[in-house]
Amino acid sequence: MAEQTFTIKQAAEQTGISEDTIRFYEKILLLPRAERKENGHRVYRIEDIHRIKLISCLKKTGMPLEAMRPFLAASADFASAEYPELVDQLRSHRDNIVNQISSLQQIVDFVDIKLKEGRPRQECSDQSQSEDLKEHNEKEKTKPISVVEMSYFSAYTKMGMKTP
Amino acid sequence: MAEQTFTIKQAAEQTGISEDTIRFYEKILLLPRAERKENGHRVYRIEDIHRIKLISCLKKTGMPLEAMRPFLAASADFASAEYPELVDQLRSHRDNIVNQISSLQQIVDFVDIKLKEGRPRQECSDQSQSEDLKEHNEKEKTKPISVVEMSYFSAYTKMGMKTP
DNA sequence: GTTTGACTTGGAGTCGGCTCCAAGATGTAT
DNA sequence: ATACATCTTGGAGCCGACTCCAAGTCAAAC
Repeated sequence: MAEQTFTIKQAAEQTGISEDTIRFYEKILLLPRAERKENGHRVYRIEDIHRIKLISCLKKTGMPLEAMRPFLAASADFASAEYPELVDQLRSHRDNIVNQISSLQQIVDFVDIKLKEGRPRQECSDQSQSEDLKEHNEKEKTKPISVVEMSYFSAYTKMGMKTP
Repeated sequence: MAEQTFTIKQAAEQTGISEDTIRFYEKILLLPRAERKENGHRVYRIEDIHRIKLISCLKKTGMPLEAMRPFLAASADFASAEYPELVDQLRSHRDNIVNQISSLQQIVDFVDIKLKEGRPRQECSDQSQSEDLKEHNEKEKTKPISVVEMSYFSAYTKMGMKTP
């Protein structure tokens, strides 16, 4: 059987990314130029769908489109992942994400506490107030989040109410 | 001893949010109007710093400023967290974040795999391809990310190389 | 007393990421 | 053939979140 292909509409449906946005991604070269049929209509294959889903997934993590290029390169062209620069970028993105996860986890804890009306178990782990270790890294703007920032827990839950 | 206060510059330094941005947050009422000294200069207290840090923290999780209002309400005015609508909002944000975390965790796994040149252990848990359960919820735009989307793992690692 | 520095204000400009539109080509149904 | 749907293109417009600017105030330093 022939390889399954999709219209842009189907691609949009499958990925949850709008047709307009898919075209936009192509325009900015986040997606390779899609093949066209004789009439000029775009044709997508399953790999293209996967690529769009990858973008969607990264997008949901808050990654800016430009930052996705190395990831997409790594997926599309595995060999390129061996170029050290790319590996470094991946690594630092990884670090960012790990930090993001811990921020998110704290927000979840925070919300849970608010929802349950309980108190925080503690103050949340400290990690030194080295906000300004001044090796300002050009490529990465998202500073690691210092867990100390969550001290509003105590700040507010203390003045809260009904501590049982 | 008198309560410690801070200038906007100090607030900016402590929170990592620029002076301009702090003023901007005040302008859009994400922050309450700061008290002024006789000369009109803003004065911040430790609670204000905490609030700004909360915003910073939420921001790092990719939350839009508007979405933060309920969180800030919940921290600032604990009692208001008992209004059901607010609780619902908190709950759905919580859900979003949990989804985000799982997306992020997958990206981390993905990167780790790419970095280690290993294979994925599997396909990542399925969770049904119900992409379009059409109860499109007005308040929440970020669909839960379907882990299936990560199938590009196999798509690409298969065509990869040196499977040992 | 004028220069310096830290601030104030309102408003304009920028940037990323879409989102919408008009004009036009093609395909299929009646 | 005429309508309707589905696509194409380039470009304009929009929104969120800043970021920058000019003009002005005030206080202390020289």
